Amino acid sequence: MKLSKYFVPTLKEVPADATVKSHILMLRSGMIRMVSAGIYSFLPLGYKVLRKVSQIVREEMDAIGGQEFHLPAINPKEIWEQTGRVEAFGDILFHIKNRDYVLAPTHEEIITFHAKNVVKSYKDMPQIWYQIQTKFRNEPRPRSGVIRGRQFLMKDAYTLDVSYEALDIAYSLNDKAYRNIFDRCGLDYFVVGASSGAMGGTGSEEFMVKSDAGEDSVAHCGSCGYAANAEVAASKVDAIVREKDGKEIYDIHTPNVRTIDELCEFLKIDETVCAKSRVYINDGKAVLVLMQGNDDVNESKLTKVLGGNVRPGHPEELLKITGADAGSIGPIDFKGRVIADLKLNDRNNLFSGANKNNYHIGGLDLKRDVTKIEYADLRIAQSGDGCTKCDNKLEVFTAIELGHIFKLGTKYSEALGAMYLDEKGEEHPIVMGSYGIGVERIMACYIEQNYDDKGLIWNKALAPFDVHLIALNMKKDAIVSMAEKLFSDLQKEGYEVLFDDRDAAAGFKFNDADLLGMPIQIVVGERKLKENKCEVTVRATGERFDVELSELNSKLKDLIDTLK
RNA sequence: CGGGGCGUAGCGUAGUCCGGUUAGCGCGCCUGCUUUGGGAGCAGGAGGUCGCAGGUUCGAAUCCUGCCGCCCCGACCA
Repeated sequence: MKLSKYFVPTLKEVPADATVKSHILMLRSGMIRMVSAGIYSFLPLGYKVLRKVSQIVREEMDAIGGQEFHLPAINPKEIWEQTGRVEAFGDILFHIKNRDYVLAPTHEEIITFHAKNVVKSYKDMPQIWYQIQTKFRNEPRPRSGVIRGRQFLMKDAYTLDVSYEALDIAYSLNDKAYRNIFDRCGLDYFVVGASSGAMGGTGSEEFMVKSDAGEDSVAHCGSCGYAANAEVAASKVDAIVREKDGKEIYDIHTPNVRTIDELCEFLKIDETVCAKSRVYINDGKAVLVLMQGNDDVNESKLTKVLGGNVRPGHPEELLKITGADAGSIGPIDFKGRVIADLKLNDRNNLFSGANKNNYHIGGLDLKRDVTKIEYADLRIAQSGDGCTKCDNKLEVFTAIELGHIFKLGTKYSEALGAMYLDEKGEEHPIVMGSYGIGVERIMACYIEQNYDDKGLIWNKALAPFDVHLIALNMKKDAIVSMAEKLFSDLQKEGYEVLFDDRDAAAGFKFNDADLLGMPIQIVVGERKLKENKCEVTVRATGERFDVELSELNSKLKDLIDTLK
């Protein structure tokens, strides 16, 4: 492809609306343009990458016996009502105004609809059906460029099986395919064993990429690979033992001290000797939760411990229940359950609220002063906490969810009546699995992990072109004809070549080449051409070689073989 | 949906507080000449409903009201 004729509108300046790296670079490299919030056009160069990603996905899905479908994006609303998902999706589901259709945000319904009509016997299974298509979700807040859009390309696969045992096999096939896909794309990812979500299943895993642009907070152990959503992650913390000399409780006047930070500042103490109080309402009853210092309450852990409905108390409730506002609440004389995080287990000489505004207490001994106290692991895991599976430390960071696989079970087959007959002629619902990958997210995540201050750095698998050929001076016939020759020769060798044949200054072309980030750059300039040489640069490492034109082919082969 | 920010030429922006020339600058674009190994130089040129609508005023990019759009934080995320 000749760059002079290729629509690649690169930008020198960073568009004001983009803040995350992948978004900035996709815009600057002329791969995408925004049309509306969360809605992007892929321009030729960007679409080329997207097709490369899709093809890898397609090959790996085919390799496990997947069959590709092309399904409608507009679905009858009725079928979505039958599974209760019009209500479940709520505002996220796009509705068509002038007919009873919805824009499909996923395709369980349609797949089940087809299965119902044709998969009637145990002999018809297993099946792995997939599609790579645009999905629509009315996201309340699209963000981070292509990472959370209202319209996005998704690979969705669905498996149909006769039993949960068979589903396990299908699930592990898809798991393997996912690992192959992300490996081939060159992504540094990890797998989170997620809680069986609200989708109602028996198992699920999320494939994640560490990124500041991510929306999920994940605790990960680099040593044993344990990974979990920080909301549910288990972690070990070093126990703090009681101090030998226990003090008696004493009141401290603390005017206008509301936060732990302010308390520590006011009393010149460390937050580890503070017991922070949070009041929750559990099925109508007040529960006081004590955390050390500024540890945050993990509400899903708390819910698990308490059972029933759990919500934070409103400010008015707090005052009524404790006699104080948030910031001065404490465990002494609290009427209701008191449950403390394990980090506070049997501690003494703690500081806490006095249940009296503008007062705190010191010398608190949980063992002595709060007799009915209970203990549980309630804190949100933090970087540096110990891994519960091995002896190393957990790291907590944000991550992007690239893919999600889960065992659906029979929720949809039962709702839509997709039944089959077994060997004995008995009828059962089809057992399903569902497996999604955000295709643009693969692209964005790759970029998040592979760029430098000059621009993109593509690997072989995803690069839109293998080679970026630069003719330095298009006014010199010798350069032009040699570059043209290389352009044609390299393509005959099977390389995809982007030829910068524009009549532009050298620096301009170099910078565009670095921005676009093809793995190999070949420069044809007057200086080297005199010696029958050209210059070959490896984008990723910046290594530069002068290569005899006659040896270009073999050198290029060797070089490309060594690249990722 | 709550909080914050922004909206001026294709892109990046100044001007807005304190109303008053022809709305300025950089990049990009067009023409010509020069230039061609790290985002070229000179000369000339095109391009603006100052987000939209209303209001105040002799006069509005600037003040007021309403709306729309975009970004960020939060909530949300089968």
